[in-house]
Amino acid sequence: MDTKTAIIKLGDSLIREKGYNAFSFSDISKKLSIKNASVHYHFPTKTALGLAIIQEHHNRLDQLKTKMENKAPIEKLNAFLSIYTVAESEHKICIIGSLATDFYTVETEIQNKVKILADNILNWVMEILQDGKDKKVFLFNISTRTKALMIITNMLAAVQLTRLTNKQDFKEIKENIIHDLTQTC
Amino acid sequence: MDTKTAIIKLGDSLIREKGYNAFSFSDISKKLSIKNASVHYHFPTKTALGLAIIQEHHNRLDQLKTKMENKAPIEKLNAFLSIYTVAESEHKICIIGSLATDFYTVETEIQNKVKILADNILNWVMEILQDGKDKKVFLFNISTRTKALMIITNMLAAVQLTRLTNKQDFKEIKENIIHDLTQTC
DNA sequence: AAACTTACCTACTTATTGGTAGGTAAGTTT
DNA sequence: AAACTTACCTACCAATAAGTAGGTAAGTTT
Repeated sequence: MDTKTAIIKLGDSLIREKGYNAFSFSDISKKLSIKNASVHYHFPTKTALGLAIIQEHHNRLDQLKTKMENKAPIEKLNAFLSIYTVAESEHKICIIGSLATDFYTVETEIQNKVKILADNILNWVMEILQDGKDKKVFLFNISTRTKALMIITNMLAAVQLTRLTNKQDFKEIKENIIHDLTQTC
Repeated sequence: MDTKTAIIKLGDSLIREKGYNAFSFSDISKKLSIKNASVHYHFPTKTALGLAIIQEHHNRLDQLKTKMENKAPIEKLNAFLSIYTVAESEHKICIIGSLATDFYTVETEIQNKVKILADNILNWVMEILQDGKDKKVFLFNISTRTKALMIITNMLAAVQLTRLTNKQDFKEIKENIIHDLTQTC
């Protein structure tokens, strides 16, 4: 892995573990055994690094969407929920949740890019839910947008909350989301 | 309002607006037109201030619980949900969500105290839900703890997410929580 | 009246932050 | 061979962070 990629990966870890304002160029340079100025060579400003990290999430989302393209709605949903399962197992939170908390402290460029990412995620979940509803595998009688938001908020906050409560809670929440969607009322 | 109370109030605002690591003693002293050292007089360390802010939330929760003691479950639930409605209207997030994001950057004392606060909130919501279920005004067939967690995660993340999407979303989520609990299936 | 407390102050320290100027060694292109 | 690019480096800077030492003016207690 080249240095630039390593910086993005580490920066992403740090943002999702400690938050945008708690990580520094120094954290990165120390961990990668390079100098502070070398990080600045790849990313002139912290904002530039932040933007690259969000871009990486855009790319990963696109890859996952493509990979799951021809799968059943339930499998797509599981793929989406797995993002959070992995995060939770690494004691990390979702990039959206992390940057939403720090939203008013980051530059407008980052605000805009994270808004677009949130929108992309929401749209994907809405597509999955609508497809599942059309195919009679998902059951819900509220708007697709609100249902998608309910699921996203459950997951987004679950990874945050389970830092404070216990690990089992996350699993229960996740299982209930699937059960709630697939039950025959 | 005395200075000490003003510092706690302002500190709480800052944590919930910008996050724990993005607010400084300087933010507080400037806004209150006192000197940095005067903030340190009331709160020797940032941790001490953080603890006082969490304590304030413990107190407010106790007050609200007492105030709603003899009310109907639906009214109690509305009182709980209103905490987030107020937060959302002020562009602030929940203290639990804010400190969960910054969890691994704060001292153990703060971690422990915020854990207890989260537990108190969860217990109250569980009490409300169980009472409502017993009185046949709420309907749900999963464990009370999981149901409480689903509602809390919806609200906790809704105030974060609506910073990125639009205001209407919060209202829809909130209304659906009530509808979902009170519908006759 | 003397001693003490409260609620501030000035002036400082040490550490860290994001960021820059300018250099270098190795490889690539022309 | 000369020019340029890449990927680092040393050495610095100004700003800000949390925190401290010691002083003062006003009020309270003994």
